[in-house]
Amino acid sequence: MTESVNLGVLMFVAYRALEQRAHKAAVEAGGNITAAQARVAARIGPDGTRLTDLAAQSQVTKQTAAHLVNELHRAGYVERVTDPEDGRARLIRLTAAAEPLVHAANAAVAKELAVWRGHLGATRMEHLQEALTMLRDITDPWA
Amino acid sequence: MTESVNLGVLMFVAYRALEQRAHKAAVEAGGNITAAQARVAARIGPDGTRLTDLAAQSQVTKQTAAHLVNELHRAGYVERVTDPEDGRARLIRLTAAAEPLVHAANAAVAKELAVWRGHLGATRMEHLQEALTMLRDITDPWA
DNA sequence: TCAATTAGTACGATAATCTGACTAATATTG
DNA sequence: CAATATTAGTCAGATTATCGTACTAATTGA
Repeated sequence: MTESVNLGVLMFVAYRALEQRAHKAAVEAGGNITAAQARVAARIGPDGTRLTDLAAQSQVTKQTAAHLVNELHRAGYVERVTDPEDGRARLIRLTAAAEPLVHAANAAVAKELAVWRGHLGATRMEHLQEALTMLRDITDPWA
Repeated sequence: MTESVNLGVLMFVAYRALEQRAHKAAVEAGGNITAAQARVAARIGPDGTRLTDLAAQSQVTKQTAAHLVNELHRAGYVERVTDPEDGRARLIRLTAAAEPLVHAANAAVAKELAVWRGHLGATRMEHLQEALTMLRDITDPWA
């Protein structure tokens, strides 16, 4: 597992850098939220997202996702509404209380990405985005 | 936290794809090892690595790293030898028992990366490596 | 030498995560 | 259309991962 992880380690480092900054910003904005909760919350779409989809995108089991969503709910950051298209399902949506956190996290990520762009140059940055987007086709069990 | 994570989500997906394949291969090779344990084990250098360094590279606290190393030790995959350069420190090294797992994980990662290269083309793959390597300068608190 | 730093451990508390088993709603299909 | 299979989510229980605080021992530095 040693040297071969190379690319994996590189992605791990970059990914964590982004995630940590987003989480830190959310906490500093007064958010009572853990990293794992934030990771799930970040996948909630503007019109709400089903639990199963959140689980798939976060790459955890439904039970884990449900647990994290429960805590987000207890903290007041999400609500559950019945899915009009499927009586079994419920859409999880961010509440108004989550807005400041989302805003802070977004700003922190944007700021960090600007630093990246400054370091890499616009061209490399675009290439990075392009390569990762293409990779998604073959690595994302969800999209 | 929604749309801005974009690049972060992309890296998350690709990173997890690699990590999961490595872990899966290690388990299928008979390894009694969890994902978190494997993540730490993957950072152990050929001549052994100090606990503090493992913690920094895995981005967890010393206590967490120590806990995972303890379990790896209990399973027989690592040993601790005193660091000749520092009486306080001990080097954590992989044992012979870990070798089949390392081999299997390496092979799985190499295979996956070959798929990536096939999908992206050699040039994009190199650009990806280059960009991530450069990013490390500004995102890795360790290296 | 003695204070400050550094490597690691001990203990206890949470948080995250999984497996297995279950209910209810929806789809499929003969 | 009724029986069956699938899908969304929940419940319960166990294990693992992770952190904070506090500590010991070795090293460094003034």
